[in-house]
Order: sequence, then structure tokens, then C-alpha cells
Amino acid sequence: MRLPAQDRRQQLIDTAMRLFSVQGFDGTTTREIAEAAGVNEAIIFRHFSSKEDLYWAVVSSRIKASGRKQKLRELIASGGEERAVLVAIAETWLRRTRKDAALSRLLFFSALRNRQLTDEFFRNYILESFDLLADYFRKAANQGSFRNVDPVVAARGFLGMIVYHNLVQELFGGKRYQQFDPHVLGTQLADLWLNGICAQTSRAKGRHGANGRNEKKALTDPSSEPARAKRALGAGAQS
Amino acid sequence: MRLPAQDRRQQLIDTAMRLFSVQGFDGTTTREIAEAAGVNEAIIFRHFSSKEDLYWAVVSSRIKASGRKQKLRELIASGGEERAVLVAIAETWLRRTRKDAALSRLLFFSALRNRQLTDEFFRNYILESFDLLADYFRKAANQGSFRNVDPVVAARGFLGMIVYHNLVQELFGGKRYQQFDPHVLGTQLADLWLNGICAQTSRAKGRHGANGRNEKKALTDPSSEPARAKRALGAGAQS
DNA sequence: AACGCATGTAAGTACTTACTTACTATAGCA
DNA sequence: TGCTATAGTAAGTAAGTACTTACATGCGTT
Repeated sequence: MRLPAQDRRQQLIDTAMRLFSVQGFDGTTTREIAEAAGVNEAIIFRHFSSKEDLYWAVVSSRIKASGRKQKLRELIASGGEERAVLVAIAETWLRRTRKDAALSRLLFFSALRNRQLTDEFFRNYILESFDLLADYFRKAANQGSFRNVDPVVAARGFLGMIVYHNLVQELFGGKRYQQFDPHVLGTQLADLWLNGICAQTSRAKGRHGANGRNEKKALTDPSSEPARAKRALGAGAQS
Repeated sequence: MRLPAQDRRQQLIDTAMRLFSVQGFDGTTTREIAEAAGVNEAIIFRHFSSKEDLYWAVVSSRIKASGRKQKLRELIASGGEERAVLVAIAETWLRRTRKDAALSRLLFFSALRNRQLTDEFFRNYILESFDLLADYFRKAANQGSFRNVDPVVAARGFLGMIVYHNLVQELFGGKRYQQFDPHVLGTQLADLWLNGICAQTSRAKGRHGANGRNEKKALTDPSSEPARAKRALGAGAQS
């Protein structure tokens, strides 16, 4: 049926997004996209000058729509307690990349195939996220609440734990074997990040750490978060 | 020129490996592979029944050749001090994936395109690595040297820091902006992992942590590792 | 030397691809 | 109601694509 140009364009972008993210650029044909959108193939070329043009439209439209950077900025600027901020970042990221796994797949395809697009994405998105978080670590270190480690390394490490987890779950199909509740997992990772895995003989229990209960319990038992317990999908280890 | 079948087969695998890892499966033509190998296109189909057959040969040959799992097993079984083991794992992984970035790219392409191959790779490689490391964490926790966190989450977190770093450097081109020395970075990450980023009022200095010098210095200054200092390529933060 | 046979090649085939052209249908407005 | 601008289509085209066929070449064995 007939659609206003803008709507048709958006519909084509959405359709192409779906196909590209599953099959990649080369693996998806324009005919396929047209069929999925229910229009003739030529329509695509009325709205986009080439297949690659459509591809870029898809990518840039989604990067804009995702707004992860903005969210990270907000969380950091919120001025909350360090532990709460880290948990919030981890949880948000886990939830979000889980939600739009298609975008992640698309971005990986891009990264693997198109150098120019990769560069743009890398500078605008990855590097800036690192910088934002590195700044946060730097400031926290100056205030004495964090140790004085290399902030860039720390930022990469922290985001690495989270992003890699998403990667394994969404891209490599890990979620078919085991699922994790974003809040529980985010809390676990933030706690590990704050306190390390090393058993200490005496710990600073003041600001971070457990909520008055046995720390080990708080880490492994979702029921210490009663409001969220029901959403935990086998968050414990079951190899 | 004329080559024994086995040699030609291997040469084709190597050539295809190079091209597939840069351009992906769909992005690489059989003609291209033949040209790069300096033979006629038909030769490919004498040695492999199809393009896909060649692709699988490439992937499985490289997975076997890489032997990362074996190395991880050795490091864990070595029975060294925890800190040394973690540093060694991090450093080895950083070095290795850095070396055969082509394999990583190839595996990502596979993961993005081929569900069956992904599954196989996921179970044989990713999951087993997690299990190996998780077991290590579990045992160390039982011995009291590590805290009793969820070992699977910890394994994913630790490998995540490392793998993600490699991803950013090799796949997204981060190395063009900043380079890291594997030993220095491995030490930094292992230390962060052991002790956390949180500043403690009193720390256990016994087994882990710095080498008698100021801990902060040891983390950010490569010169505390004099033997390696010259290999450090701007390992500090420079945004 | 001569035969057998695996290695190699040139020139295809059947098919798919992105993209085009020449045309029709319809909504909005005078 | 007719005019125009634009949404839509059917049926192409030229340039690939993976894969084949029919034939040439040269090495090892006897």
C-alpha cells in the first residue's frame, strides 16, 4: 500500500536493520529487504542511492536512537555514592545491550567489514565512554575513595567485564545455557570491581561492601535483594 | 608451480584464512583466493568440495592450532601463587590474541553468520575456559585466599577484562591510538582484580599487592619492572 | 622411454546480484 | 474535474558469483 515517503523510508530502515543484523551486509540482498518490507525492489533505490547508503542510514539511525553515551553521562553526573553509580552503570549496560542485541550485531559486522565506519564508531562511542568513565575514576581517586590506578585501564577493565558478558550471552548464544538477572549480576560485578577477589584479613567495611549482612551471602544469594529475587533466572553458578 | 596436494591444500587454507578474516565469508570470492594463492580457481574445488567446505577447514584448522585452552590449563595447574597465576593468564591471553588477531576476526565472523559453528566454538572454547577458571576461583576460595563470590561470574569478569581489551585494540583499531605492553597491562588488570579499585583504610599486605614499594607507583610506573620497561609502548594513560 | 595419474589450466555455465528504465496509480489541490 | 507530483511496479541489464568441463602438463615407477 501507499505510504508517505518519510514513513516508507523509516520502514525500510527498520526492515533492513533486522536483516542486516542477522545476516550481515553481504549476506542480505536488496530483494530480500524489499520482500520483507512488502514493496518492489526499486522502491529501495528511490529512497536510498545504493545498498550501502541504506546500510549507513540504518547504522547511524540506530546509534543516535540508542543514546548510551548520554545515559552513561547522566549516571556519572548523578553524584551518587560510588558503589551505587557502578552498579547502576553495570545494570543499565547489561539491560540495554541485552535489549538491542541487533544493534550490537550490526556494529560488529560494521567493525569487521568497514574501516571508515569502524573508526567513526570507535571514536564517537567506545573511546568517549572510556574517557567518561576514566574521568570518573580519576576524580574518585583524587577524593580518596578509589585507589590511584591507571584510570584508562580501569575504565576498559570495568566496561570490559560488562560488554564481554553481553557479547557471550547475546552474540555467542550463552543465554541458551544460562541466564542472569541484570541487577544481580550488575551488583556482583560492581562489588568485585570495588573490593577485588582477594580475601583480606581486615577490610574497610564503612562505605562499600555488604549491607550489614555476611558479605559472601550478599554476593551469591539473590534473595538478599527481595524485590528483584523473582527476576533472577538462575543467577547462581551451575556450570 | 606444481605442489604436492597436501602442501597446496595447506597453502589454500592459509591464504583463505587471511582473506576471510579481513573480508568475511561473503566478502571474499573464490577467484580472489585463487589469485592470492597464485593458482587457478578450479584448484580450490579440487581440494575442497565447496567454498563453505574451505571456510570450515580454515576455522577448524586454526582453532586446533591455537591451543589456548591447553595453555590456560597449564597455567592453572602450575600451582603458583594466585597473583602470579592471574598475571600469567592475563599476559598470555593479551599476547596471544594480539598475535593471531586474524583468528579472532574469523571467529567473530563465524559467530555472526553461522549458528552451528558458533555453538561448537562456544561450547568447546568459551564455556570450557570459563569452567577452568571458575574451578580455579572456587578452589582458591575454599582455601581461603579468594573471597567466596560466584565463580562463574568471576571467571567471566576476569576474562572479560582481557578479551574486551583485545577486541578494542585489534578489532576496533584501538591500537592506532594507544598501545599497551602485555606484561604491564596484565599486571595492572590482575592487581585490580585481586584488590579492587576501592581505597581501603587498612589492607592485607601479606601475600598479594605491591612488591614492597608504594603500591600506586607499582601500578602506573612500568619502570618498577625494569626488565620489561623497554617494551612498554606508552602503557600509561594518555586518553 | 613410456605409461599412469595427480596437478594444473582456460573457458565456460547457470544463476544471483545491485541497480535501471519505462511505465502506471493515486493523493492533493486549482 | 483535470493537473501535477510522487509513490509504486514489471521487466529488464550488465556484472558478478560459485562451480564445471574438457584438456594440458609434468613427475614417479617400471
